Amino acid sequence: MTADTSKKLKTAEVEKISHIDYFKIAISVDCVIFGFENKELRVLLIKSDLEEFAGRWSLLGDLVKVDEDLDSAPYRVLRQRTGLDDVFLQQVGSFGAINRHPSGRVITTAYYSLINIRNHKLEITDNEVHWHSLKNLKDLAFDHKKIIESCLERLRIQIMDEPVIFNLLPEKFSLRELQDLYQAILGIKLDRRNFRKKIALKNWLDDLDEMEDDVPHRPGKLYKLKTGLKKNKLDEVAEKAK
Amino acid sequence: MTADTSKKLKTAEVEKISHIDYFKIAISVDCVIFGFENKELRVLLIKSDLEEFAGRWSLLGDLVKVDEDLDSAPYRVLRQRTGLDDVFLQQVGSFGAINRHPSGRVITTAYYSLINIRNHKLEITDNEVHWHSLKNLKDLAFDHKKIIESCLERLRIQIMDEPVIFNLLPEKFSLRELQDLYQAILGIKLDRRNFRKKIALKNWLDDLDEMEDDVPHRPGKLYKLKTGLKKNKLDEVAEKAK
DNA sequence: CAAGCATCGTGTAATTTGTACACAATCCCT
DNA sequence: AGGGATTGTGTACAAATTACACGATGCTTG
Repeated sequence: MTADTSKKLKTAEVEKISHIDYFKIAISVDCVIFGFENKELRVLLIKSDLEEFAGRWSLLGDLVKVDEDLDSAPYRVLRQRTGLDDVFLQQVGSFGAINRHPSGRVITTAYYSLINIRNHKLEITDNEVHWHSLKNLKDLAFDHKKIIESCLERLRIQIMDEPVIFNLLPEKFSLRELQDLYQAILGIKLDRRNFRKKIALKNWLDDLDEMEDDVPHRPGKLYKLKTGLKKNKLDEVAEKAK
Repeated sequence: MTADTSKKLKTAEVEKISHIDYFKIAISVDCVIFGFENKELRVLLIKSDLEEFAGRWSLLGDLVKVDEDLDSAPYRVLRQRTGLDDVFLQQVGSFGAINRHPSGRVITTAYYSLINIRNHKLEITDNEVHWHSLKNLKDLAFDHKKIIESCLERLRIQIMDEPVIFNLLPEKFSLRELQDLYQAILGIKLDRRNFRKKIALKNWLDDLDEMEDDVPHRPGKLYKLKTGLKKNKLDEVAEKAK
């Protein structure tokens, strides 16, 4: 048997459940939006306006609409709340402990996203929003700390094989910036020579024959992501559509 | 802002939505239960009893109850439908295309599970159930083919680092059986000597100093999973609880 | 304008890991 | 007794990972 509403009416053990009980659970999406600034990984948080969570920070999220795909909902949330479009978004997992939401039963599906803090200026529509360092995440609303940790774990895995990390960098970047970013995400130091060798091996980058010009030390060469490499899901979808 | 019901009432763009609209989406779980028999990976399917899917196979699933954790629901489903308890269950992802369910809006969260077909005799409560080979999965109900593929993909990754695969084998097994199982899951042939070397390196197994006695050829040594290694999530949870 | 600072750019040797590959021994079956 | 299927075992080569140092460059400061 599969999960469905009509079948439900027939099974013995649930016969006393009335139709309205199928719809006592609301479903939402939450977006874990990572950014990178000042050699630190950040996450975009918003002040919760639930009384239960007064003054505490939470993820951007919303209920899923009845006429939108689950995987479309986080794109809408991001567009509505920040003006961002054309971003990388990846489903990470669903969180549905009974009491995770203080004012009702809400199951949420978490997505993570990577955006370049400088390039995308956020058009915040309401509430107080803040790029929060990942180091001191205290007192988040709901189970949002756990959700962020799950997303970070996924991110760490994903940056090893897929060129998603470039969503966090400007078009042109130096290898130092790239290494700083890897280090911020992984939380460890990397050997510079080995790092450069590994990146070279992946063949993701084009050498731009340009130099940094805004650093207080010897400038490094600038690179960009090879054209044709999909750095986000939209590109992938577009490719499949061909 | 976060996903919640009370906030929803305040935002401009959704002001015309009445309270009942929050609960127009039902949420289910579906279990992809893998087994291993005859050198083939199998998945447990049940005849759908939706008219729309007459005669087609589907996963075991059910709606999530309002008073149960999302991650508990698949354990309940498995217990109720097959009598199975104490199994490995892992959340893989959520599927929520608008029209995935013909008789209503249902978002489902998929879990995969690994069980030993011989050890666990299923106590099927209703409907027709079948261990289906993964090779000819045609005409499944809903988006269940896609769900199974996602779960298989996850399984393939997970067996490389974690000793979950032993859920599919009897207590005592030979290296040949183990290799056959890896091959069935990965869909490729492995070199015997290299395979044995790799397994030895993982240090998962205890040599039992016993031999197979039911094979029509030279018998191999029997091994078992080292005691103390967690082959399923229950063990992990138990460990954390300490 | 010299000294100091931070970073750039680069290669090699040692170790570990992955891959390809063959043969004699054992047990069952007939 | 012979054929069939499988066991158990090691080595050589290739590839990937790790550890590690020095001279050059551009900016800053005093």
